[in-house]
Amino acid sequence: MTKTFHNVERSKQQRIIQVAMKHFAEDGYKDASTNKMVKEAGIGKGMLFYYFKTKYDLYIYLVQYGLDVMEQEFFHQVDLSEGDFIERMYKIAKQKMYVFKRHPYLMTFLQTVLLYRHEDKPLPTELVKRYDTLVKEGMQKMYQNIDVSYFKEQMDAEKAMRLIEWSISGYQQTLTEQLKQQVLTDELIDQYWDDFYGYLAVLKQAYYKE
Amino acid sequence: MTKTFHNVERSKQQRIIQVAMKHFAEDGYKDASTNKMVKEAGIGKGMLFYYFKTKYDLYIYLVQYGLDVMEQEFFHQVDLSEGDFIERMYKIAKQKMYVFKRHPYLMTFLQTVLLYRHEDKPLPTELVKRYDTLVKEGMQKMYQNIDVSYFKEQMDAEKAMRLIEWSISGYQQTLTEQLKQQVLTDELIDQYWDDFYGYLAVLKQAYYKE
DNA sequence: TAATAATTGACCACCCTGGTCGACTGCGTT
DNA sequence: AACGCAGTCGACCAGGGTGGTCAATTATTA
Repeated sequence: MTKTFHNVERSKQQRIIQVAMKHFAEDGYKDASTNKMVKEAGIGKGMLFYYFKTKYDLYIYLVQYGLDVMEQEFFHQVDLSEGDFIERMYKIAKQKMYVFKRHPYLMTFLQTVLLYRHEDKPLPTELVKRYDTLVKEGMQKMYQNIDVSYFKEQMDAEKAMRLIEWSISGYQQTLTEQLKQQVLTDELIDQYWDDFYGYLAVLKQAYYKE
Repeated sequence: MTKTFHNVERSKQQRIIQVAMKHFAEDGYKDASTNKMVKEAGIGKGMLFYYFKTKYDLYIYLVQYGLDVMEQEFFHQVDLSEGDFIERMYKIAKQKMYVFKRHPYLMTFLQTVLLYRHEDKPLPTELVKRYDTLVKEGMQKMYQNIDVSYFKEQMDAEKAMRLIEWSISGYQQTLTEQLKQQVLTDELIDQYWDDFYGYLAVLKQAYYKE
């Protein structure tokens, strides 16, 4: 990215970032079209290559930016004092929703980055390393400081936590599928949080001591 | 599809079907390349359009074929006499694996069919209807004849079943991600079935009466 | 041997791509 | 007013990939 992009008004900056992320996330690096990006972002074709010299440079910038956001707005916010695993997952889900509202394509974009393959122009190793450590440390954090005494006696807590995690991500997946076809009012969202908490209650009933 | 395709030797037929499914599943209808298909299937370009007049006809045929297979080799095999929900899920997972071995791209292909969008050439309504009823009846079958008395007293069985389903599909997802980087020996597969059954034991411990 | 069916891949018109560049605008400085 | 210059645009380019065709060739059948 060139210095000029820094000086652009923030709203236009954000528009470009979000649109570019969306296209990379949906179509992958190769099939994402810069033409469609500029059209959707409402800027001239020339500007994209004025801000970023090449498509590749734009992509690198987005990965970097995405990691920054995830680090600051997601991973740093995990509440390590919450020993109740299910409650911690609840808080993390809320945090995820918060990030999602501000950057709807961030998560899926970062997931697709792993699929990037271009033997002649690989991602900078430094960036790959940063990505890996962020994920690894994030995972560690998820399970750090959990009070396993919540779980039933004789229960394999490791397996239990995995099963719970999968249940929650399954819920989120089916939820987002449903929500694609609806308009999101705050009311509706609260309604779904209640529904979600209902499922968490069943989880506690299942895995925790009575 | 034209009559000629019926008379082709079965192995070549299957090769073409599998390769075409693979490409449609991985790239979607529009971006799937007939050029790559014929190259990978080892046939001349002309043949594909001799068997199927157009790319669209090929696609329709594959959807039809895929639904046939799913109906006969998957949905018809569900053991409705198994009242234990978790055990039924176990059997279904085994059946799924069986189908996967014979048609590795069937499931993902059929999932992507839902994303097909081409306003000028929509899928035949009859086919869409068949797809929908198959899914709906399949879902119904999953939960049909389940003995809810297995579950803990006072537990919301509906929610519990969903949570269990999500856990299992989560397990399968992470498993297939791992398996992508390995060679599949029968030994290894048995090993994973044991591991899987370990998780099912925890599920029973969690949701069922003692 | 003649007729028919199966098979090939070079070829076509079309579309979209990432990237360039000359023209234009608006603002600050001299 | 004249100049310079950063910002902005979109027509344009060569290159590559697309679904589909078809004349030519080989294999099969009668």
